[in-house]
Amino acid sequence: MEVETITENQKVKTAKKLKKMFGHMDRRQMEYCPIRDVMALASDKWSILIILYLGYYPVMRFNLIKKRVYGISNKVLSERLKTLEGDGYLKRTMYPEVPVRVEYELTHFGHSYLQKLIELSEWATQYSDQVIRNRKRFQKRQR
Amino acid sequence: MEVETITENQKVKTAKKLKKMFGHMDRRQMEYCPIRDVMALASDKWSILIILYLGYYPVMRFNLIKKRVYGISNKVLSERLKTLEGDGYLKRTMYPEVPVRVEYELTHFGHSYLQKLIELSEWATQYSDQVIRNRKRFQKRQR
DNA sequence: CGGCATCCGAGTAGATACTG
DNA sequence: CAGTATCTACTCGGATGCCG
Repeated sequence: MEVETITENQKVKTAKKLKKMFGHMDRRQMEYCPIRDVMALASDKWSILIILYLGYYPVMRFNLIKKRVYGISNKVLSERLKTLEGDGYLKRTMYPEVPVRVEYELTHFGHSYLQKLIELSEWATQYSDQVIRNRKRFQKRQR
Repeated sequence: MEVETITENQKVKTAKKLKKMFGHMDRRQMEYCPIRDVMALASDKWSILIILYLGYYPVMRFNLIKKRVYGISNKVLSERLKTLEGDGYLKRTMYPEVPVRVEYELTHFGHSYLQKLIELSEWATQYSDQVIRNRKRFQKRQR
């Protein structure tokens, strides 16, 4: 699979965007970088999977999420859910029944983020084979 | 700043894409997930910054990157550069002069990834204020 | 059921010193 | 200049047990 061609025109556009972003970053003198901050969350593999699954199954309960997001521990799941809720990506609804029922779903904001995440995931899915090949070849060369 | 409206149509498209992605994941039974793998790298804050800076300054040397990517240590920088090189995102060229000169630049593949990264960064920049507001509000409510 | 508190082990980051 | 080596410190994840 070949990487899609990137035109010089695109590179110029890219450079402009970067200039804009970095200009902003320089002005703040690195005290706070929104990209780092938001990406730090975005980047977390568990958070990503949680959001993706909530895009697939619109409403989910704690234990179902735990089942789907295979391998996550209670602790980490509840941490991530709390953070994601706090940052506005998802909504938590508790029904005071016995036993308690808690449902999670994406907010409007969360859906906006999901869009971006999917684009990135598609890229990742598309090129992951190539990355793995690159990696193996590199490892061989190292020896 | 308001979140752009997401139409129902978009949500349907999204669901389809997710179905496709998750179908693939289920088939592999979670033994290996390309999304996790590639995102794990993508997600790393240092790697992101390195790639973004290399999109801005096309060719950079070790110490210049270290200067730009503020706060990174020698160890971590060299680790990240090696991984990024190994996965095919960037090219390392060594000029055997005295003292040695080593230059890093994005590969074609790296540029392809940069595109996606920029889109995500733009999103992050655009909505980071809202995320921070959400977070603060949530923290207050917790107390 | 849906968590939280606690503990522990592993991995990772950072600082520093050193080298081809 | 471009890293490597080493050591320490700390965070993070996983497991377990408990509780409303």
